[in-house]
Amino acid sequence: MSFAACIRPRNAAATRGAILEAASKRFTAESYDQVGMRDIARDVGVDPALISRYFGSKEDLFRAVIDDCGSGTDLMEGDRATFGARVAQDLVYGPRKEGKLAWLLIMMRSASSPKALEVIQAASREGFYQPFVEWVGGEHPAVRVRLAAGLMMGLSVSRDLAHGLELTPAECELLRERIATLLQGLIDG
Amino acid sequence: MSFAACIRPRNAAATRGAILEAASKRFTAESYDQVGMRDIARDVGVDPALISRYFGSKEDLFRAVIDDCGSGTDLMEGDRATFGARVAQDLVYGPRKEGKLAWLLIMMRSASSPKALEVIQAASREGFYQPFVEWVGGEHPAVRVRLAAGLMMGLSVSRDLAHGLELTPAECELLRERIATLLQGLIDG
DNA sequence: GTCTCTTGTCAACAGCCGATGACATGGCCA
DNA sequence: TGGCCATGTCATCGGCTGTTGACAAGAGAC
Repeated sequence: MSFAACIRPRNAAATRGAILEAASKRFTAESYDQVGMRDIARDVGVDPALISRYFGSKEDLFRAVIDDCGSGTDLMEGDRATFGARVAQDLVYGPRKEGKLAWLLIMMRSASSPKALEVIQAASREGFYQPFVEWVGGEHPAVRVRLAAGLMMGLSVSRDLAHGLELTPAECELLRERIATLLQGLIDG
Repeated sequence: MSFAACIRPRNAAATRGAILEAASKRFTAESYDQVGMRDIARDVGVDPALISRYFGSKEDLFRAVIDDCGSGTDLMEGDRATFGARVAQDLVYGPRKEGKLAWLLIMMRSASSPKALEVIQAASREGFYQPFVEWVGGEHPAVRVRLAAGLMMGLSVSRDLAHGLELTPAECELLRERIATLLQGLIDG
């Protein structure tokens, strides 16, 4: 987050990076509409006008964030046999705002904003669905990917909505296991 | 939608109802932030100020819509044995903006807006999760409900995001079947 | 030292939003 | 018919947003 207080050396590339990082965090935590240029600028400790200068419009900044912050293919790194377990762990216990699911979170959060949706549709198609479908393979991979993606995204919102109806530790563990089983089953066929 | 052109007789209850209906449609189609008082007013053919007069603030209007538009328990009406099949049908082929899933849609769409989230969390807790958990019953119903709710919501967004990567009719059918099986399995235990 | 280009700030604009209070108008009742 | 309250409209406010162009300040070249 690099506090606003600390004076930063004059370095275009570094500030640009800092802006990108701050924007990324904001966009994973809040929706496109909720995030304001002034918010991001305050996080970085910089004037809002500078963001416009570097990235153009807000929509361009959003696009840059999506292009930059890894990609949906992060999920497919690692042992294929433990895919379900890994993702389930993140979905139940993982930090909401970082990790492998961050990319998916950004997609979801801002899917309700028309301007962001265009960017998101293109990015999710090329950077997630298509490679995921290839990676999954087998019979009717498109269907299984839709199910898996739906499950992952839905459990994220569901977790937000169910705030106040927390599960017991034992139930969390059970939830983790069932998610793992479901996802792994979908991946395997 | 009752066109703006048609003059409406002066009837407080009717106009209030029309506003509620128009607001409901807007909120199922767009997020809390996206929907403007002026949009709703234009739909009804009425001055924006009237909405404020009748419902107070925008947040109050949103609350009224949620209270009014049926409830999440609509899903549980009908034969329990066909729950999965019914919901799957709606999720794959159903109209996005009405039907039993409308309530769930409103929840999701606006979950990203802080003001709306408070309303939603309370409503979803009392009007959906708790009755759903009771209705499901069996072992660890809370866990199974979380999974089912997550799946239903996720498949909705997933459908939006995957725009441009449409499934073939055969794949749609397969998707419907698998959703039905998954959901029914979660309900039954 | 001074000149100059880059990096960053400041003030302001136009546009939208939700909300408010004063005003017009239609319909009911006497 | 006349009066009056409920119903609906209008103009406007304050606040927020993204974006722009003019200006200040630091850093390196000569």
